[in-house]
Amino acid sequence: MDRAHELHWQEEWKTAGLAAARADGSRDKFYAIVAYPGSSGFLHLGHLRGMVLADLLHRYHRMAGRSVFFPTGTHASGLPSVTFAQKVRNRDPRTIAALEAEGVSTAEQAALEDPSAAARFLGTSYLSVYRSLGCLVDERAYVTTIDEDYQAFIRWQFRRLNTLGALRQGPHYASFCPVCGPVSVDPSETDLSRGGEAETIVYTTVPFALDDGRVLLAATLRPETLYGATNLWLAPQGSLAVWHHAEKSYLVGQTAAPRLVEQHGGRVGHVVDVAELVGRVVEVPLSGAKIPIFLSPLVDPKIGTGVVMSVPAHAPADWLAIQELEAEARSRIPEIRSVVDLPESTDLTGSDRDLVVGDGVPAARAVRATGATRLADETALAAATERLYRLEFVRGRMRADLLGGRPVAEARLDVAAQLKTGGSSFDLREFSESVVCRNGHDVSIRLVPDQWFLRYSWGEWKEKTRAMVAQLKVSPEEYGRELPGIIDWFQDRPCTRRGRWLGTPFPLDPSWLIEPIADSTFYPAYFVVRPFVTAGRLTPADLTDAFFDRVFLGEGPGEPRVDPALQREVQSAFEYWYPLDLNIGGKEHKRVHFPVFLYTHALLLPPQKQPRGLFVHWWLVQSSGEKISKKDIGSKGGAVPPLRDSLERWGADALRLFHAQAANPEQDIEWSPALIDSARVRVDDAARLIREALADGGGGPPELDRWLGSAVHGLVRDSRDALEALRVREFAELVYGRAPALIRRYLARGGAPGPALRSTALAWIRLASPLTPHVAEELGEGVSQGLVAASSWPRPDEFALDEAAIARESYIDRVEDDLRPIVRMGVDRGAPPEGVVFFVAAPWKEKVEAWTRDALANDPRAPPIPAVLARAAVHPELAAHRGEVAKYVGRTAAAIRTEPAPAPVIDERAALRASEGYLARRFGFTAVVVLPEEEGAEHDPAGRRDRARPGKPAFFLYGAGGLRATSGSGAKS
RNA sequence: GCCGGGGUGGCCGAGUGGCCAAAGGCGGCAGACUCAAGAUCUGCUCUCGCAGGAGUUCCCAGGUUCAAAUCCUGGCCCCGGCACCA
Repeated sequence: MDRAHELHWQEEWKTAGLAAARADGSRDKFYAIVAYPGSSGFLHLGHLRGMVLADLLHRYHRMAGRSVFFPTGTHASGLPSVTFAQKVRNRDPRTIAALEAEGVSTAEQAALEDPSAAARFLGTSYLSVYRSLGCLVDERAYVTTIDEDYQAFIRWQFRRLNTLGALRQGPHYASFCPVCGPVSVDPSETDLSRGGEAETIVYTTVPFALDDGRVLLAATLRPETLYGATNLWLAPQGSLAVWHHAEKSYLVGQTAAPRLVEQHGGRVGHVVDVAELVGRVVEVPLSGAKIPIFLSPLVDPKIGTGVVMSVPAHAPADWLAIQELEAEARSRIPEIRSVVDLPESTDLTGSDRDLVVGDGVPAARAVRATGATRLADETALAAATERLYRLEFVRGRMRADLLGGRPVAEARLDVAAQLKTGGSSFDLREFSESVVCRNGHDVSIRLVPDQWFLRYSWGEWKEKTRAMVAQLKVSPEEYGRELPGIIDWFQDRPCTRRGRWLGTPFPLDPSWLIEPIADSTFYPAYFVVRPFVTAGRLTPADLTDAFFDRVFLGEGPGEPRVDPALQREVQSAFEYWYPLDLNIGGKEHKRVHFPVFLYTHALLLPPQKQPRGLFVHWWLVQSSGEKISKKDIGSKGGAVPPLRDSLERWGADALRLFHAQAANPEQDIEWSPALIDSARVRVDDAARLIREALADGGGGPPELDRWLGSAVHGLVRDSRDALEALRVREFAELVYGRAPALIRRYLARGGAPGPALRSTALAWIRLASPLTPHVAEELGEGVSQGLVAASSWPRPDEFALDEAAIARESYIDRVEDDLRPIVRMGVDRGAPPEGVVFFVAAPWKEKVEAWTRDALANDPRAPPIPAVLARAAVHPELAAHRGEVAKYVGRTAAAIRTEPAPAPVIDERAALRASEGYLARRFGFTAVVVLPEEEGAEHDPAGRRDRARPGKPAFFLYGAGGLRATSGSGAKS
């Protein structure tokens, strides 16, 4: 189907008003959202996964007779659209190209240099993508987070949170751009151009006093090793700066001094040449030891304080640096002694053992184990350091005479605390790598003294959230198991920022803007209000705290200014749609968005209004496993094509089927055009088949028609069950896998177009509608009443379930399975069988098998033959056949033991006779003969009649291997 | 380290006690269609076997069971998260 047809149906749905939610109190409702996208650029194929899922579910619930509400919005807050606007202003080639591709004229582009305009523009483009995909989004509820009315809602939310005691103010270390203000450091690099993977490293500074009263501050990650310090290192040819803080002066590197000022205040003083310090002696805190100062190239003045405490027993780099020291200096180094013991233990892996056992101090062993011989062997040295640090942290204990031999992990905190008591030790935070903001400035860590926080660590709040999470339906279940842990560890989060961002001014202090995550925690509630604003019935001025108190809480101190009838209408809309049934989002939301969404609901709303479900889907990724980002979009090679091209190339339905069926939600889909190609083919093939199935005709044999109806009964039932349980992939497989297979089998078995096939096709069209709505309408046109999307979901009981028909068909299927390998063998040997004689098991075998089953159930280990014979003895018709019975049990017991259940009892002879023509065609036989095993002697030259079991006839293929059937009354030739 | 997930046939991946030698897809082979290619369709794709069978498989080593890819114990290895990124 081409785009024109798709557009036609989208227009039809719009005209029919299908997307417009109606709070119809006589029906159940379904309300789900997709975590709305941020306005950072144009959407690509990967963004559509959640949207496809959400639309599929809404369409299903609509057809199942529920009122549905499917709103969406755009998250415009924060830096993304500021960055986008800036790219437009800078004429960034990629951005301009994307705009051109979207048909935005140069004149129109100028307007997008304004971040708000850019955000609104991008949001509108998202809506048009949803429309092109056939998503029935209620656009009357569409909102961006920078709209005036949304901001009124956010102000209410924060005042309410404050009233409930959820806010606090306090000091905070924040990543900060000197020009742009606060930025977030994260791998998605929303705010950054470099350094998203950077971690914050917290150094402890250790004060080493010179005899003149000045103090050198060394930075270390392992303060507990100060007892093993033998000297200090400074960078050669460097200089230090004086940092004045609280009436004291410290000597630190030139880079560190301003950092310390940012994080702890004070001021930077004059510069000191290192030459002045080399060879002088400092006092080690806590231990009181006196150690010298030397130079070493291992010091990078940009890292830490540029003053390094040398612990050669435990730091491989220090160990090597000492080896490289000149003899005179080396002679001044005190004895190198280990301060951390690594107990030998049997559960050590081989590589760890190398570090524990052997001559010398641990650092010497680590250097040996990794092959590092010089400071310049950076890779080996890094490995040695990493391994030793880890091992000592996990298993190490302090030497018995130090800190009572406590574990390293505890001693470290202990020493750091002791140092701080002295007043001359500070934490120094810095990034593990260089971090640069979008606009090219260096990002650093700075202390914000009066940061506002949301108190997620508050016990009472946490408790409420935990209680709600316990009730929540979470998909996939693994995330449901993780979630309580995430809530447990969730700590206070800053919720305001200062900087050039888009966002709502913080109502308690408008010099702050509300941080973008914090303004997107309760928005499903606002979606219910927004249509009234869109319709002009409410103005932003109407959205007072009193108004929102009434809508969301049902009560409140103030008097709303809106007309009471309207106020009631909005309230009842909220009462109707809430709670939210499902929040759908990508896996990136597992640790931030979903938790804060849950937290906020838990605090603001009573238990009966809490969200009911979360649905997490994973990503569309590059074959490298990386999430697809905008830079991967292009028209060449393996790149993900722009959405517009994708829709053109594959059509909306193929894209929808692809997203539903390519993988389970908890798996990434690896990008490959071939997958969408095959989705396209599946849609087209199914459409062709359904068209055939709709043709007029007399139908097939009544028994076969009954089978088809029964099979469709199961199909409809399983489809419903799959969707109710959110198993979308299974549903897609039922519609595009099992259903066509059923129809093909029906036709192959001698079925023909007619009422049975037609009603199957009509059911299929309705089943396919939520998944691939365009092709469903196309096929339904003229044969289904009105729009398929507006019709009702098929019910299983529309199709009579005839268990016997199912049993007969699977019987024939099993017979085919038995026949196939042997016929093939004949064909392979150039002697294809000409015909087959079936021998249906004698009636007594059924009884005997049942007895065998009983006997095995009683005692699986006992031989069943005696028990069966005992029961056979009282049946006169079997008494004469004792030998045969015993032989039969002996042969079948092993098989019966492993069979889960007996095959349903059917009239095998009738079933086989009715399928003679089919089996002849299928295997190229000229004749098919069916006989009871008791009567077939003359047709059984190979003597295999007695192999027949109930549900599993014996057979003889003649014409193969030189055997021929004797001529007989039943054989047609 | 802690928390979560996982190791299945050439590849991707379903499968949580028994019709499992293991769905589906990709790749490969053969055939049909075609002037040809492509697309599509059909069959085959662990090993052996001139009759529906047998053998050996689901990371490794043990164990439970009449029966284990599935349960238990131990080991090796991999992935994600560990926070301020809707």
